[in-house]
Amino acid sequence: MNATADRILDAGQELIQTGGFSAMSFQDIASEVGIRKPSIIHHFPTKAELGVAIIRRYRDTFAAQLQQISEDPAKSSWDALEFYFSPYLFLASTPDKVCLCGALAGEIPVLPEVMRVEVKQFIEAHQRWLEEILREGVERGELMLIDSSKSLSRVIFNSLQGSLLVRRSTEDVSQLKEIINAMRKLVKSESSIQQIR
Amino acid sequence: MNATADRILDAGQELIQTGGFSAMSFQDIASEVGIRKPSIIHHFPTKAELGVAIIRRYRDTFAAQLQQISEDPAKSSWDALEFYFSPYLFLASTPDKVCLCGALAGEIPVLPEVMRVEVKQFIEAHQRWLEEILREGVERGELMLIDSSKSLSRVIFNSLQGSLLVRRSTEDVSQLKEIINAMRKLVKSESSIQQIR
DNA sequence: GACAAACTACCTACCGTTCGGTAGTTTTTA
DNA sequence: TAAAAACTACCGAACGGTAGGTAGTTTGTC
Repeated sequence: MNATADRILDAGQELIQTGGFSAMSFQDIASEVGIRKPSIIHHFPTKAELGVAIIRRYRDTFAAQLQQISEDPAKSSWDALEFYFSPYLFLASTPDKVCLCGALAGEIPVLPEVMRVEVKQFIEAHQRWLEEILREGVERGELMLIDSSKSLSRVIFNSLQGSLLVRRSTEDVSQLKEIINAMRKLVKSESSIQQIR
Repeated sequence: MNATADRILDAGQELIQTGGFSAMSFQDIASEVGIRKPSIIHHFPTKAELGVAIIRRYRDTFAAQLQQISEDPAKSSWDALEFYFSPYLFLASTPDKVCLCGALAGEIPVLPEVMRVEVKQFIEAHQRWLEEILREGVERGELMLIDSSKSLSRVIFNSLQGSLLVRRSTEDVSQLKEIINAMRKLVKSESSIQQIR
């Protein structure tokens, strides 16, 4: 729609993912986009409303991609899981950047109320979806879980968020990829289980 | 040593664990301790130095407790692991509060350089220690790992950090305890393995 | 009396936000 | 169809508030 508004959202999201919402300022965004501070307020009246807009755009984009995968009959539960990992694998190549939801979750107590609600809904949706992939995978006999789908979905989600957080503090750049490999081991496909037997 | 200095560190740590370093202010600490803002600066000249002092105290206390456990010949690797979990189990009863290292890791890019160094060293030490518990447990034949000690230590550490982060956004208050239970399943003691066989 | 600890008062820098205003485009209306 | 009205995008200047930090002074204690 509006090019400027989108560029503001882009710059804002980038800043949240690298430094957090508190550290993100209108001035930073203005410098990045190439406009003046009050012009941002013209598009997004308050910082809280800008934050909400960033979350909603992210969530809607993600939800649309999920929908596309789940509606494709050619895709297995394993494919869906790999798709779930893909954003994190992408983040693996951009050091010092975390998932948007993880960055915001870390600031929940100091976030404006409207944003808190938005973050909670997003994270809950994120967890529910992963649980559903696992549950359906077991039901179809495509996945072999080491634990219950609910428990394992929590472990995987938390591990991914945690590793994005922690890797910024370690020199070990491949840690995120290793974690994803470890997560794959916790969710074995039937074929690889048969190989082990 | 000094009562006031310790109370400043206490209040500061509490504020970092709930809202992060950026959101922690001298004014907040002063109000909490019951003194004026410049009095804090009398004890800790800059915010960065205060941050470093908080991290160092936390790390030293933790390291001392670790030492105590590892030197006790009566304690098994399983006991050591349970001790490793204990701070997280304690945090489970204090909602909206995360581990100090997790809170700071989330702000790495906007932290003063002196603090970044401190945080990195702390987290690396934390990971190394967990890996050592697991490695030694396998060596002694006390633990049965589902993956390599290095890989599994990363999964566990990241899961713990991640779940502290994420739980603030979910109504599910027992999630942290469930995660720790799931982690226990990934590290089975020999006796429980034999029960399964 | 010496020294640390706490104070009052103040500084600069930056925050989100508001205000008043300027172009240029679109819509309404006679 | 042409003038009037409204709207969009942006701007400079300034607001109240708060941040971290400084200078100088008083208070309490050995």
